[in-house]
Amino acid sequence: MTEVARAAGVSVSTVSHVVNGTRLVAPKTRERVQHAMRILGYQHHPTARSLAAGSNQTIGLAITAASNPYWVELIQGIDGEATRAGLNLIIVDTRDDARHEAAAVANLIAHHIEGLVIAPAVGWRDVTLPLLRDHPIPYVVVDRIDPDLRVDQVGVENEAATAAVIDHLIALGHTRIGMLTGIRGLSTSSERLRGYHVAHQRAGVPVDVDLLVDGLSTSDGGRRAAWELLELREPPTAVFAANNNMTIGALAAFRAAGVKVPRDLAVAAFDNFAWADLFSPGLTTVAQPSAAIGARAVQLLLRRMNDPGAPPQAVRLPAEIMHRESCGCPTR
Amino acid sequence: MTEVARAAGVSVSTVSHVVNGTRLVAPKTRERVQHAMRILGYQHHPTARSLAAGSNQTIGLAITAASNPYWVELIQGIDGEATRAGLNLIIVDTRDDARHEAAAVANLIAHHIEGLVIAPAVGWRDVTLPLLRDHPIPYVVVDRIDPDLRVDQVGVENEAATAAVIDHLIALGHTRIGMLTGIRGLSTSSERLRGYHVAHQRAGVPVDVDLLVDGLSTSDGGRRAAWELLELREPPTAVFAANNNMTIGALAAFRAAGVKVPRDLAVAAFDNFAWADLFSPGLTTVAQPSAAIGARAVQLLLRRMNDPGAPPQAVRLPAEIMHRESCGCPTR
DNA sequence: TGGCTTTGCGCAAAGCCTTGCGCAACGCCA
DNA sequence: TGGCGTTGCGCAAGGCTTTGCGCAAAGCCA
Repeated sequence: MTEVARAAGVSVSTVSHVVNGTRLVAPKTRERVQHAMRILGYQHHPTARSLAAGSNQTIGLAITAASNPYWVELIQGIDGEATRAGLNLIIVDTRDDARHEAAAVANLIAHHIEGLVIAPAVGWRDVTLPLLRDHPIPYVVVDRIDPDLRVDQVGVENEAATAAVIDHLIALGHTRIGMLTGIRGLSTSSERLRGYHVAHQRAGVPVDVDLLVDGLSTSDGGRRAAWELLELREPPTAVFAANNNMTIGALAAFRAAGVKVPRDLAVAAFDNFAWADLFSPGLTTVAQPSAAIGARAVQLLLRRMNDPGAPPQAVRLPAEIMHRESCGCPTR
Repeated sequence: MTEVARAAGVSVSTVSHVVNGTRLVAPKTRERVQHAMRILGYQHHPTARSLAAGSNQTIGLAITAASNPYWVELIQGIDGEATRAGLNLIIVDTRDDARHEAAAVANLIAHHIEGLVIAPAVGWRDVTLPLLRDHPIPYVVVDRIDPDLRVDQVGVENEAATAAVIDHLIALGHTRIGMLTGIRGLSTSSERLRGYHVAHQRAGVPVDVDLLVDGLSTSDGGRRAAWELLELREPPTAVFAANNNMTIGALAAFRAAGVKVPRDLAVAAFDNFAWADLFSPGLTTVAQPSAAIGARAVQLLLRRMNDPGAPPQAVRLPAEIMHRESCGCPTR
């Protein structure tokens, strides 16, 4: 930088201002500086800038690196929006475990990130949240949002979307609808469960709690839970799986049991995925606007970074129902 | 740090050495320093360290952020190994496009990364490779490896794995085996194609080039290519899809055409995925050791960073064939 | 005890940029 | 032409560590 300044006949500070556009520089001078930079092949040094500016233009993302299209799209949304805002993004894997999550977040904090987007793991309130309280760093919660918490958060309309799907199943004549609920402690799980109840209530259909089985949000849990449903004295005529993984497990169970979908059993599920179209029959799913959720999270984070005192905002984005054949409708 | 030094009655440099373990410090002194750090709540500042050390302990990864389990596992492998080595990882999305890739890599270079892992896009030799030549930064290529290039690279045994699957199909009596080849210009594509030829050759089965159709490595391309095969005057009795996406497209096409797998047509594919088990029938696939590939790549990178003059090494990891029903075998 | 190797630590430069403060030149108006 | 507001730029401090070099104390052997 010094060399550039010398070559352009200006001071280092002027070069800095040209590089960053941080204050008016006479066009002629600016041109001289830029020319000098080109000639000398000047390379900006972000690390030094970070140190000098006391800011590294970096935000962190704490998320589970699961092989799930939903997460990938979410990450893409966050990354895209961060890039647009001129922010770098560092991603850490929480392994969907609160203790790992806390360690990962501590790591991010040590790197002096200026903001954090977090998709919390079960139990985060006890380990990670305190960490965030100690270090006054702006953050926003995505996906597993928690209405009780007065923080910025972005998620999907779990309740409404689930209720809409259940409505549909009820409209098709089902009165015994099984549900594979997600792991307890996740707000997404309880909200989707609530949607189930809401739909039943407004249709005047009583809920048989035997039809609600915990699939632990995993593929294996889904498989087991599906078997439980099939072995009920009075099995359901339709099943709703509250996430991706459980859907996979459940479908495997149905297939193993020789249960034909949708002839013997109607099926619908939360979380859309590319393969949903390919199963026989095509799977009726709830598609989350993952990328939009991610983008919105970054926007909220920016707002908070600029205005730490702003009132917390909880955003819900609508989901889209991908209507295919597994619910028993003649055609999509 | 100055304060800590004062409190402990040592110099700043000693504090630094205690923090980093970069040279012997008498146990008594070390204890004093650590105590002072605790009392004062000293927080290390990685950015300042990067500046001072002229190194930021960061490596970059340029990869397409596609929603594909293979990539996710690869990233996990790289990230895990990097963490183990005490390196930070910055990921950029190439969007699988050479020009974006070049920009992304330039960005990484601007961030003064010390090493790069790259899963190159088609056409990278013309735009990204020159960039890498200009800036003498250690790098290793993963996945799309290029035997002509004298650089460190890690990939799977595409040829052998493909040949093994084709062997199997031939052993089952198929002599007209269609193949959905990947996009031209990708080494993975040509290697898998070569595997196809090798298997035919050693079995003495002639190859009908009409059976080789370009699926462009995409889902849509796979769909179209599959249709082409079905519409052949003399259609194949078995089909091998050279990647994940094309498999999805092809299966959709077969289903739309009313072709039953494996009754009417045997199917096998490169790239394993969680859902492979759930299709009716289960899909016979080639599973890549993605995580291992990623880990190995980081190891090669470390070696090169430590010893820039070392001879380039090309590593091939074996694939595993996941034998399911779609190939027409009675049972797995 | 004298000379030599370890061991332990401090000094100060270096790394690269940002930014508050202040000064000078310039233009405009009365 | 004097006074005042802009515009344009430089000075120098500041941010936090790392590390080469050199010095002193301690340990060891003859």
